Amino acid sequence: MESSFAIIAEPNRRAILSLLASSERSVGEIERRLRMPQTSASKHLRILREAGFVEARVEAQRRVYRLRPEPLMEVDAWLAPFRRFWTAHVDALERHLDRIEPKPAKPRKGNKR
Amino acid sequence: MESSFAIIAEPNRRAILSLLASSERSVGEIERRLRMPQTSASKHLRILREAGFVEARVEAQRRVYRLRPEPLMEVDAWLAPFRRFWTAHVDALERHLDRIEPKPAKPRKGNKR
DNA sequence: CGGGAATATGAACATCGGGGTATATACGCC
DNA sequence: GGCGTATATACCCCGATGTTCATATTCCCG
Repeated sequence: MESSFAIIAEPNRRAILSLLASSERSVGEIERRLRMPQTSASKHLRILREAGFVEARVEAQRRVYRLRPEPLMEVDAWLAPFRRFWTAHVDALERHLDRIEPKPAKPRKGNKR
Repeated sequence: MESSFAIIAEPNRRAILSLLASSERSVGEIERRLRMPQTSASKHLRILREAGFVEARVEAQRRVYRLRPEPLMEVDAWLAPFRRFWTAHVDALERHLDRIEPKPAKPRKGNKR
């Protein structure tokens, strides 16, 4: 409930966010597009709203939800230190592979033995 | 424990990852630096390992853990569509502030209009 | 004015994951 | 071989959270 990370741990909530990334939507639209029961959509939206991921505009009986960037920016910021790490990794791996066998090979993953 | 998002929802696990971002560590080091019970550290490391966030090198009785980039890259990739969203927001905010209090212009890349 | 759509909330229930304790396994050293 | 250190695992408990069902609220419209 606290951290932004916990919020986006829930798959349905990520789906809602991704949907809202393209454009704002009413609750009904969200239910239909994501094939999610109304009550479930409402609850997830509540959680997203209270965590600052979305905000609602009232439009007659509908609530139109739209994205708010701050919490995801926070996640992005946490990721920053790691980015440096993995770009270095990819570079090193590429150099390594080039040295071993100069062919356009694709990287293998965890190969333990 | 399916998704990478669920894995990093846990604060202790994020702490471990952040610690490993600076350099690899043995379990004992992790326990001490994070003031976390040994059994807890081991469990979280197991989860991180099985989810591909870390890998362990055996060194006598110690296991030295180091970061693996892939799962965090996946999170980063999920964030990508949203980034466009909030940079637009920041730009709007900047324009707004510029209007209120015009500051000496700073070099921007894409000069619009 | 009354009915029905759109959305929110509450209660009951099941599940899951983390913390703690106890214990097992592996290794190095004397 | 026996001990101490380092790490992993099994088990239990408990609280948090998601799902569903039932109901409340708000608003449009005929």
